[in-house]
Amino acid sequence: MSKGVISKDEDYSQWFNDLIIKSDLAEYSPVRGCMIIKPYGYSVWEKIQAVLDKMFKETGHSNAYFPLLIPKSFFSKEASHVEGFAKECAVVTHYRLKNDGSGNIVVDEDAKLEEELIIRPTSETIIWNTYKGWIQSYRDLPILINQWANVMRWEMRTRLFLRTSEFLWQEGHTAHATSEEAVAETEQMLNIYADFAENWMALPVVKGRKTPNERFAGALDTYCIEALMQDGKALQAGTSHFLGQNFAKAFDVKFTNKENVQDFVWATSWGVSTRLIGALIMAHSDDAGLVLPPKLAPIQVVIVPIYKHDEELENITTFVNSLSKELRSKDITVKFDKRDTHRPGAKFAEYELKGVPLRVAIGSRDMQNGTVELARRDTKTKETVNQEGLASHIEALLEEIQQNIYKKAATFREENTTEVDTWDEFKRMLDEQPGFLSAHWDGTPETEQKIKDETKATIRCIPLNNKQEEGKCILTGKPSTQRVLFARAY
RNA sequence: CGGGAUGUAGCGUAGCCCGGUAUCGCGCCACAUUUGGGAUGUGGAGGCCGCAGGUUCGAAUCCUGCCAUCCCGACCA
Repeated sequence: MSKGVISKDEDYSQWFNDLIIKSDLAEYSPVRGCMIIKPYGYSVWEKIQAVLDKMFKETGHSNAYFPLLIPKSFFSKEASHVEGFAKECAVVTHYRLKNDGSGNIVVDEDAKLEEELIIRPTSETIIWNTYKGWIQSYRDLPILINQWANVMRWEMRTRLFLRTSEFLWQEGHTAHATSEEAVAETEQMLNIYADFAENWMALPVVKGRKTPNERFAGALDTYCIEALMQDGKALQAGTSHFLGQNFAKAFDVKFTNKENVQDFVWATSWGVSTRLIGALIMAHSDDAGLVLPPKLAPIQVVIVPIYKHDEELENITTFVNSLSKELRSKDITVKFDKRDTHRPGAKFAEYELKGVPLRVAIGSRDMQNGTVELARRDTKTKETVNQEGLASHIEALLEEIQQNIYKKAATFREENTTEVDTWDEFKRMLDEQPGFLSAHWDGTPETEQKIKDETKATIRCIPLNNKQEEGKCILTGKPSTQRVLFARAY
């Protein structure tokens, strides 16, 4: 176990917190519920951003930016939307401070805003208010826009990366001429998220749809990707919403179609957040620290020299410089840590904590033998290999590590996904072996709520392309046509 | 918003019951010896004891009030 990090079997949530702090991803800030994302953590976010941004652009989307502040009146226009977000909005009421004469800075009551401004919890309202001015004809459609931004939701209880008051995300907002086109967009973005989760984050996910209870406020249909964490709890990793004509109606966004008939515009919105970093940690890491998938690791390979004299270091450095150059030409991010203020053992521990996928150690012994020592973070195994052909070997190894991390997570999910058919078994599994429970449900919100009240388990999703089969609801025994996925969730 | 806990050096803590300006460890700085898994020795620096009042000759310690954070619930990406 790493120093200062509690074992994840002992206290999972403490382990998660310790890991984030010790690995230098983030720290607490003076503001309740808001975290400081440190350079190492931010570089993971930048990696995520870069990949997703490319995927969005390849599917025809452009980036834009809308204001942080939204007039309060905008929120009252879409009824279920305001109901969903009203309880967690920060509000700006004044625009000036003043000195009260005894050295205290106070709000200047004379500087009260005519209309209060809401710090965006999401941007549908200001964007649809804007789209109204952009859309007159079917020729103006579709509008395919994404924004990288921060949002604020005044949550009762926060958790580093998983639920902070302020968080970073991207939110896509698209406008379409037909329902079919909007649904296709919703599904396309869900597939992009799933592709990203599985092939970049090495995180297997279930694609599905939310029940009406769990839908986004203002959506007709919410699609999601659900992942399973190592403690058996589920995490919603991304959502894609089909908003129908709700926002177009609320903001009066009409267009003239090819038949010269006025119609409301069809909408989607979709987003993923810095929560993905939380998912990355919870899905793969261990008691020694983070385990980052090579494709998202800010440092993919770290090289640690082991030497007694400057002369040896020079010798090693010459070799490392040419190796680094070769690795960089293969787009592999490499760090050569030749600090002489830390001993090798301390560096080994540090990079394990930070989840660097591959470590290369080179000492005089290696230089004599023409070898290096390679240590994998995912398996914690070491091997001595020849310097000849090293760059290609590393390249292949990184790919293998990526696959292995995915496979491990996939196996875990498989072993912790269970079909249950009785209420007793359902409750027993939640307590004894938490994970995804695939069970029949009678399709009513009342039953869903009752199950939640009694077990804290929610319907994570109705998986896409779900097998249709006859069955009886786990709680009420009423007939059901398909199984849905239950779990306790973050 | 309910329940629980905690605020003492950068971090983790002792002291508090029984008042006398603060303990230990890690980290930090200097020098030396070290360097294939978290080095060792010697010397050194660092504190408005969460904030504001009160009691007292004297408060980290006793009293009152406040503030903040964390954890567990309900709410949520």
